[in-house]
Amino acid sequence: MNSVVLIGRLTRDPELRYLPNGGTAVSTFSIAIDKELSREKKQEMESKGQPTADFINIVVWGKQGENCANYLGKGRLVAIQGRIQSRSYDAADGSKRYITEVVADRVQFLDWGDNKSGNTDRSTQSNDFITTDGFHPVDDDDIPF
Amino acid sequence: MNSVVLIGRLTRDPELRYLPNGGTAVSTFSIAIDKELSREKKQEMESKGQPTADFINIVVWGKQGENCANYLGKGRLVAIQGRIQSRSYDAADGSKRYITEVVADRVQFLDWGDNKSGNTDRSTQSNDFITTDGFHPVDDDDIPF
Amino acid sequence: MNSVVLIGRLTRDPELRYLPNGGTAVSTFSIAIDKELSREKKQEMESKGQPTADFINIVVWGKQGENCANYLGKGRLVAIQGRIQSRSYDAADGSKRYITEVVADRVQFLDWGDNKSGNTDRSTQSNDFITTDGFHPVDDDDIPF
Amino acid sequence: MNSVVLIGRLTRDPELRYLPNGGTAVSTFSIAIDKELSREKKQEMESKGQPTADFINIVVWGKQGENCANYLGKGRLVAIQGRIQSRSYDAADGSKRYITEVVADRVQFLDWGDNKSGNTDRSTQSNDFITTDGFHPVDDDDIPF
DNA sequence: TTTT
DNA sequence: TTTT
Repeated sequence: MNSVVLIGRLTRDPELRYLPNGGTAVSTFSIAIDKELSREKKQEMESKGQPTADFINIVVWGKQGENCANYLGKGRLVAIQGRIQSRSYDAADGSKRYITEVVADRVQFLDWGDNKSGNTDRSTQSNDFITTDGFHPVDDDDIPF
Repeated sequence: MNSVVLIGRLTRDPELRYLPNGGTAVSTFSIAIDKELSREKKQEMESKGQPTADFINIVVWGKQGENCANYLGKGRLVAIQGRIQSRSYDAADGSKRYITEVVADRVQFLDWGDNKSGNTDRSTQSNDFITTDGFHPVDDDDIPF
Repeated sequence: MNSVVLIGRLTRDPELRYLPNGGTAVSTFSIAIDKELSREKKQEMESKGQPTADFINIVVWGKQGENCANYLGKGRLVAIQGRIQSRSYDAADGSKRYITEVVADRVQFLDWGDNKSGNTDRSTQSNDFITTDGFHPVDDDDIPF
Repeated sequence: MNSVVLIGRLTRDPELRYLPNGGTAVSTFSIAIDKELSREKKQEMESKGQPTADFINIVVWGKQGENCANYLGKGRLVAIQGRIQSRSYDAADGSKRYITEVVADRVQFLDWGDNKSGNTDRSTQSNDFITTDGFHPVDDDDIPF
């Protein structure tokens, strides 16, 4: 059992890459989720320059990843359903580095800002989601990020 | 919204520390969750020496953290409800390093192995859980891990 | 372990009631979540007059319930974190009837329509959430709905 | 977004049925999840004959449903990942009745009691789960329960 | 640095 | 109609 649901805003535009082999698409971005803080604690942390949000890296495979790259941009609000994944990679200095990220099974667009959506008119907004099977038996060595 | 549910096995005994200030307890450990892999993919990854599990770091504050340290041990199966958290710290070489971990609101013991539980008799097993408020407005500089 | 996350739209304005005893507030409403259906299946179900959404009853206790009643209205989009609860009551004909609903620990407002929010200006929108302890040891006989 | 994770014990053996059409399998059962109650509140409720658990109906489609029927029995502990679903049906007296239940995408067996598992030896226990795509575009009229 |  |  490994189930995650997050709602947050993109900290940057998604990056879209393709696997070397067949060319499966994979989109990556990061979302910010405000921590639950009392007003005072938040101000204190801000005054110390500490981040008051959690920043979580998201991976979206396949057609859905392409959709994210095409329709999402920095600042957009999304809901993500998926699972946590850990990976390791070899850093430039030869040491092993560990990464924890969320692989999305589903990405739901929750606002319709100007970023790549070009639609601010609520009357035409839909809450359509994008589904993925969430399983991609990909060789770690092929992962382009 | 930031909701996580995990079921996995402790990869080691929990570590228990106390904050310098008032002495709030905090327990940390890591759980392994088998990735969802086809039989073939799993064998392939094992033969390549690639991990077939996700390893996720868990943080449990307060009384519940103490309970984890007292009653859990390596190999035990637990269900965890909580939220994802990101943190940064300064590495020895002066660079900034980022960590993603799960702060547990609830830890449910799911088996009763020999590790620290001393109880293998299913007839006396209970599924009691341990609740925490999950919120600890702690100064990052005070975090002892 | 009993964890639920939902995103959907209110099917009606919330109802606000107070417990007889001390007067704890409790707000109830229902949200609609579109089922995941293929275009064809959806059309088929619509043509048959079958509902293409799941309708889920929500219960929000305390201050948060009052906030829902004050700021939410029919059609508004919300994210809800909570747990499933079952209850029984005696129907008018004397038979026992069973209800399954979601008790919200957290309600996050996700759009800012005209319904009771009076604010359509995205620039001033916030994603503030409302937290509750989610636990209200209330006598079933006192539940006013 | 409609995400549910539950851990509880079967209140009875699963029932297995088959759709009239192609014969898709569907297993149904109910699980009990202890409510989070203080010791006192729990005793009070028990003395009043009020249930101290939530009882939630579970639906499992396809091969996984068959596995549940074959390997699970009353009292067994399971983790369930899925989504909430609402349905209506016409009661015997002609009135419309509403049902809320959980459709499982995944069922994880968490203990190995005697009920149909015939294995109490922890050393041979596995935590293998059962996956389903969770989507079955089935006509409501065909649902055999 | 990983569990069964 | 409910489990440990």
